[in-house]
Amino acid sequence: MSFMENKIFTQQIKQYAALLELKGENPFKLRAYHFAIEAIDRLEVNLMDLPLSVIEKIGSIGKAIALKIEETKEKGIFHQLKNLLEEIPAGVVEMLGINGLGAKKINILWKENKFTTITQLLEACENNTLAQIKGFGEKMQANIYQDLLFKQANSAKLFFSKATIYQQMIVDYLSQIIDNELIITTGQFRRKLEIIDCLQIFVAIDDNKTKKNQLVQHLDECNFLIKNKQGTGMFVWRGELKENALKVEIKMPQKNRIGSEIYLHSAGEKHLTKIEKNKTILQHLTEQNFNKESDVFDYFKYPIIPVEAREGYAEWKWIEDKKVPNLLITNELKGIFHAHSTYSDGKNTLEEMVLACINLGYDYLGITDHSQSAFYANGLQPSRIKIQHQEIESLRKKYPNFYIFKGIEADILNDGQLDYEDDVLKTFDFVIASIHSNLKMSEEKATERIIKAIENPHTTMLGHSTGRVLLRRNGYPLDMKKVIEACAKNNVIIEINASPYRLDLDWRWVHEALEKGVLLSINPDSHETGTLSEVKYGVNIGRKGGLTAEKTFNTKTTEEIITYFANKKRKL
DNA sequence: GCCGTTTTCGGCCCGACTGTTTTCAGTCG
Repeated sequence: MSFMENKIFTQQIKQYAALLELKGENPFKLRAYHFAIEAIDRLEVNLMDLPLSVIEKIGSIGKAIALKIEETKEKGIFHQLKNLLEEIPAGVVEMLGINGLGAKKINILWKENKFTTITQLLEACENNTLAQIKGFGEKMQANIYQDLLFKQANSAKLFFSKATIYQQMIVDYLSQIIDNELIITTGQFRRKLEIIDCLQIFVAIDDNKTKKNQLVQHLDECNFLIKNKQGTGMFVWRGELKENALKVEIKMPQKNRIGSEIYLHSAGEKHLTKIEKNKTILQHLTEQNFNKESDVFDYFKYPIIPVEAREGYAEWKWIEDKKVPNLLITNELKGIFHAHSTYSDGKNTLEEMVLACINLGYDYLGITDHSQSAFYANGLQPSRIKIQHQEIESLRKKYPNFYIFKGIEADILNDGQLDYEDDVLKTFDFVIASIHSNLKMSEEKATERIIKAIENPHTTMLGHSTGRVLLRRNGYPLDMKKVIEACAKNNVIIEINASPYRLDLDWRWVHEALEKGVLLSINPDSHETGTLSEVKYGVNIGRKGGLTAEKTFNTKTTEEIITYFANKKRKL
């Protein structure tokens, strides 16, 4: 685990590297800074406690960076960074985050065309002047505009994992004056959606006016919230987080209909628009007052549906059967597939990853480093695969109660082929096929490409199917129905990539995959030991689509998995 | 800027795509 306190140094070095990039500094120098950041991230000690003489001996950190760290300790910032921050406008630095814009292009905008803010860039796209600038064109303008709009639309949204921190902060703050049991988080957060744009919390304080006033005053005075005066009323306090403008709603409904309100704010639109007795659920609950959520289930004669699954996908069948299956829980996972080590772009060694899995109580790890065409990630050449396999075999002996599966995350090339010959692919116990390059494809081409990979007899699992990165880029368009059908037909497991930044397969397709009989695997795609526990976010996604332990590949025992892989290989 | 030397300077990952340009630079994964 890295030390949180070291973040101040890595943040500054990262910022400095970005500024140097804009200055056109030697790319190898920039890489040196990034290696230093990775080295600091790996440290298990606080840099504050180390003297200069020790810091400069750390691998990837030399005299120059060690001195910058020392100066930061003393003055809070090193002078080279301070100078550049005065020279380069913040808006220009921000442009580095825009897809399609690199240092060279940004310099044309800044130096030759006096662009210093994102707003100016947006306006230039809107009035078609960006395309007139030498080095830019119609297509580039369109791409930049699209990316700017995408970022604007996502600016006040958070990943579920990040929203958790703020949800807890608000609940803690409310509990200073309200009994904990009366505070109920609802909305997107309670449904465990992948992206949160509003944190909604109910406070069940009856109709006690004094208490309400006290609560409103408490919220008004909160130092991490900003009140929205227009939005705030009798039954709701509205505002946003100071830090990132995420919307916050604190609801104080009438006691006699708090059950109706909680239900209404704990289900997706598709669920609420379902017709029951000639009216939508939404209409029923708007008219009927229930003071307990469970009364709503009684009224509709529904079994209790777990909140995550109130989305209008999997639950209707359960209602019909009057029985809800036991949805998957994190404790039922017996092992991990899809993790990287220092053989490719992971931060921890293979043995460290193994030990971390053992410590978390898992029985096996399916290690999957990157394949050879992932140059940027130090992908494995066949010769290095052999070395890794030897290490796996010796680790199997060293840890006899744990099992390591030999896997690979093989790149799906442009034409749908995997990037090794068959005689290399057959040396793995299993193969995850993923797309990492050439992400701009038509739906037709992307679907064809991915189905060809699914049909490859070596493919065991499909990795992050759409390639999306939440809040950063959409995935390539896919005919997911066809993809799921191809997986069913070819006995290919679909991964739910549990990284909170991906969560791909999207939960809206989980139910469909289960219907078609496809197995799903909750995979952390870990690049370090610290993110193995992110499988819990993948479990949330599975539950939203009705996933049970039975349909989850990595709830199987080691022996069952060995048999499964052996059977798959028999068909080669 | 770091590293590792055949020790103080040369190498550090690279291939493909994209969109501009008019033969290739810039960006990305």
